[in-house]
Amino acid sequence: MKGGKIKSRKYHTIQEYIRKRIQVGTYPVGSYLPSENEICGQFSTTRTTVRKALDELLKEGFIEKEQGKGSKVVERRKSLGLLTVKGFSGSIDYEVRTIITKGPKITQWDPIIPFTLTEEEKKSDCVYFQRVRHINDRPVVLENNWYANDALQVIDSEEFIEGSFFKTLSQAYFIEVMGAEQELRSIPASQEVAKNLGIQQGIPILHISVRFHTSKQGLNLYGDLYCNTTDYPIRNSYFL
Amino acid sequence: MKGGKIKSRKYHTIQEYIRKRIQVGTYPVGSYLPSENEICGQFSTTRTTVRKALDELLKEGFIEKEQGKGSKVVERRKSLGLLTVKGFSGSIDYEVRTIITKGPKITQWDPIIPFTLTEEEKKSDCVYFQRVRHINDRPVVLENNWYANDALQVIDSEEFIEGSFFKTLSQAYFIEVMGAEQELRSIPASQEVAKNLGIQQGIPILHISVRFHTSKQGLNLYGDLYCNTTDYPIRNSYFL
DNA sequence: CGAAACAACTTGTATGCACAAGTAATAATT
DNA sequence: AATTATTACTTGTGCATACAAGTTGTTTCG
Repeated sequence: MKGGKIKSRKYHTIQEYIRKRIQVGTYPVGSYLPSENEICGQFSTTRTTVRKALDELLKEGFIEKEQGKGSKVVERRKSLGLLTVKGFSGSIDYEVRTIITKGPKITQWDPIIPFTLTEEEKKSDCVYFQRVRHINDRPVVLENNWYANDALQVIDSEEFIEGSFFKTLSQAYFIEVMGAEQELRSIPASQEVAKNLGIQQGIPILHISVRFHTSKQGLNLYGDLYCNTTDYPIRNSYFL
Repeated sequence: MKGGKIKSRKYHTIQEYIRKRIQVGTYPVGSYLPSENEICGQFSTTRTTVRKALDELLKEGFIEKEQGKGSKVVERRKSLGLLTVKGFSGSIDYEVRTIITKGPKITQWDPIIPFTLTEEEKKSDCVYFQRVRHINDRPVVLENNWYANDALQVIDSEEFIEGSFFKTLSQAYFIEVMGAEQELRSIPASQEVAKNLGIQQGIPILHISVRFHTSKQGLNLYGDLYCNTTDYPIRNSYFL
């Protein structure tokens, strides 16, 4: 073994230990982590090191800190600058239902992807699936997804936790999204898009091409989304 | 004086000191800050405190750290998840020219803003200006901007540094963008938008409503953008 | 001359300690 | 009973120190 020398950074092992326990639900969202001093005891270290580990988890959006109280586990999606659909009037309840229309299967890379694939990805087969997201039982987003089969096995659609691919990656494979690049375009709905979203051909559609970078070496997730923003605009927010 | 008790946090004063020197160009983009030990000497403190200050600047996107070399000043825009126009083929050079079409002036708040104004903003007058961004001498983005006059004076268009409003805020007023909320829609071009962007009415246009939060208390910047993404898609990326 | 070793810097990780400041439940006082 | 003070926790800030690890230029050696 030559490559892959792992520096033993104490704060990093603590960080990974806590991260996994958050992912599997040992520390559920809303709960508080053990106090810094308790963690010190468990790992025979000092608060400086523990605080460094917690700082990293803070930066990654897993926890929030409250002086005098503790470190609280938070819903991570909110801390990412991800695009999300927004309810019609902003306050009414609405239910998002995701239907997998083309099951995960091995295909060729689609040339519609506007990002340059890595050499490893080009050489690999590609896993593809398509989903339609419904809000209040009306189709709103048509989403195509690809990833290199060399980097991750085919995950069966029945395996999806709560129908969510990202949730499955996190909880079952410990893979997290660490960043993304996106390209946004406004285009007229093609025949296929119009059919899937139940709208007229030519209606303005928000086209999003996205590449997600993950915590797993070599694994990028590619997305090609078509959003009908007539009733449900796309939201995005970020904060330092 | 009652309100506004400022806790004396040593790392915070160091952080602000360095931030200002970056903003005014004493530490230009690409240069290296003084070493941690030098800063320790200047402020009669320890590396722990200096590193905390640098950590904050790192989180805010002002610097990058390179082990063995130093802390480098970087172009901050890149670290923010801001939307930017992308060149046609991705690699060709293109020049963005911004023309102010309606000079900064005091008006009423425009009801098109889809965010809830604060009470202070509602009570205040509103500064408005409109710009058109050209790429390779063709109009691509029509942009309306508003902010509360109570929070910031009217800045004359001649005062804009390199034609950029945000650059002016940073370098002349030390105000930085700390976050944003955005709403994206795909809409057909209205008559006014079509006229300003030199396109046919009805062509799909990317409509972006944005609220920027700033480092200045009470100051939000509101934007209403219409982008012709036919030749120049909008880019956005974020990383943890 | 070229390569290896070294020295002098930089940032990264870690220990150990002390006290400030915020929170929450309990005890003491009014 | 209601208010106040205390106490025991939590995280936040800061000092002093040590060594690891990465970078760069210089010196030494073959």
